[in-house]
Amino acid sequence: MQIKVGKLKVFNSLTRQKEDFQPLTPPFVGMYVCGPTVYSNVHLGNVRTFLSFDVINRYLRYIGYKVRYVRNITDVGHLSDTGEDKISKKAKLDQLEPMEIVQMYSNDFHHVMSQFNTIPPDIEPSAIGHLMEQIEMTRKLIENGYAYESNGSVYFDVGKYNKAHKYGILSGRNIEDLMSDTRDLDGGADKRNSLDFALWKRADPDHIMRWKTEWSDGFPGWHLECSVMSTKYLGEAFDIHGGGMDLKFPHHECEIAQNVGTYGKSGANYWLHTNMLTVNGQKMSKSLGNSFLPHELISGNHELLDRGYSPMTIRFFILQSHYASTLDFSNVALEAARRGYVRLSNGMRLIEKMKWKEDEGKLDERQSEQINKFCENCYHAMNDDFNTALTIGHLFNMVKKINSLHTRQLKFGEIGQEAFNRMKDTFLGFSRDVLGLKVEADVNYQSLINTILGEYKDAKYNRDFKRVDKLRAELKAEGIVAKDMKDKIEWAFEE
RNA sequence: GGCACUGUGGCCGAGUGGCUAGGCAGAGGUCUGCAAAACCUUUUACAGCGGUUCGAAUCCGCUCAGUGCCUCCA
Repeated sequence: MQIKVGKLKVFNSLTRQKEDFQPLTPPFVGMYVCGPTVYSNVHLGNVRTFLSFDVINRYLRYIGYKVRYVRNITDVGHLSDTGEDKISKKAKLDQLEPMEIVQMYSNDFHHVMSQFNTIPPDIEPSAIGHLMEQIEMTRKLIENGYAYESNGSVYFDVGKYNKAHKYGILSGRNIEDLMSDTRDLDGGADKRNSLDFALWKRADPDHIMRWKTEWSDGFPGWHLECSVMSTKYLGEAFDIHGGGMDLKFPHHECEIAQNVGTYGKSGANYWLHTNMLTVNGQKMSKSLGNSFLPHELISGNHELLDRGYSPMTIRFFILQSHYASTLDFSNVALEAARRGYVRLSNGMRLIEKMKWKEDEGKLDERQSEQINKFCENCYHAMNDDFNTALTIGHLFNMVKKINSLHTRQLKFGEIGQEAFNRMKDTFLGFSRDVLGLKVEADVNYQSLINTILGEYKDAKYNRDFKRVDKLRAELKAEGIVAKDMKDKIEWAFEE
């Protein structure tokens, strides 16, 4: 019996429909995801997005695609509400070099993502590393008539662009409404229209990060970097562009406009957006002050949390919902996930070591068919716009079988060798390789060693030297030496 | 105001025209020196009202409740 792997469908934000996934040049897939602005620690909402795309990346590879996964680091150009560059602002505040800020929070970001067992992107370009390309694209946009210089800054002319193309296709916005709705916003004096956005900004005298161009000493606009870096590494047309829902407008909308304005192509064919994390029904965000930092959730060191949760528990919790749904954080939900994850990871631990062997069981077609169905369902679930929650449900069905085999309530013979091997491959493939879950050795070694040393001490006291020797040999095999002191037993790593 | 989205059993959370999601919690049972685990069985679900249909949690309309984006956010 052959498993049907089926066809992958993805929900495309651009068309608001589920579509068959057809890469431009199979087996290659180009995927660009908007990375973090490294002016502070990543919060859990960021983690959710990158975790979701990690699973998407993993699954595409699992079903045989050769993925080039590009995720940027924004280290310049992202403005805060005061119109200041976020990195510059933070650098001034902390009296550090902007690049120190960038390095510090990039390190934090990488550390956190590796704790959650995400695969690093294949290319992680930074905005500052692509200044020349950004300046070049700005020139091209001026050349093509979609941008204008004003007082040392360069703006994208949304009104003009909208006449030739359509601005707002991604977010479903009507530009006339937006235009008539204008009030004077920051920098409004330089812009022809409030919807116009900066490609290049003239820097104030006290602005630290600045570069020389024909327009002014300044810095690039935020939206530009993604257009530049995605097309540089994936081409003018590529497959997937991802990011958080809150980037849809204006960030991704502007990106499309820049790409069309420069190359006549909109960039990605499929736009995927992850939904927000909420706390008590409200969006988790830095500005609302209701966000946890990953290390706070892991340690439990936060007023809203009853206890800490391991990175894999958090990963599991996040994957139990679909990436396009909001997910609410609460102690009870986390606790339920913690227990559920223990169950799943016990299943992983068991089947990793389990081998099929002949026993008294007689082949039961219904059993093997059921198992085949579970395996097939994992593909169906992931093929349906990466439905990790449903996939996990199917994995739990397999956990039941694994546990039954383990306790001998189900015989190997009943399911047959073929179904067993398929279940083992599929279960581990999906839990470990696709969902990126792993068994966490959450064992306190110190207390384990103390327990053994207690046994050692008792055996010595009872003059059971055979047992003493055995325990000492076993510890030694693990690189630990027991040391008999006058008044106590100690241990050390073997030199 | 404009544009989207959501409302599922005690809780979380999939499903989107007929076929058991799953997890957590609860109840009963099997197993067991005790305990735990495991396995089996199980509990009032689809916000409300109307419509389409042989049949709707699933499609359509209205109402109610909530959320996001429209200004920086993953």
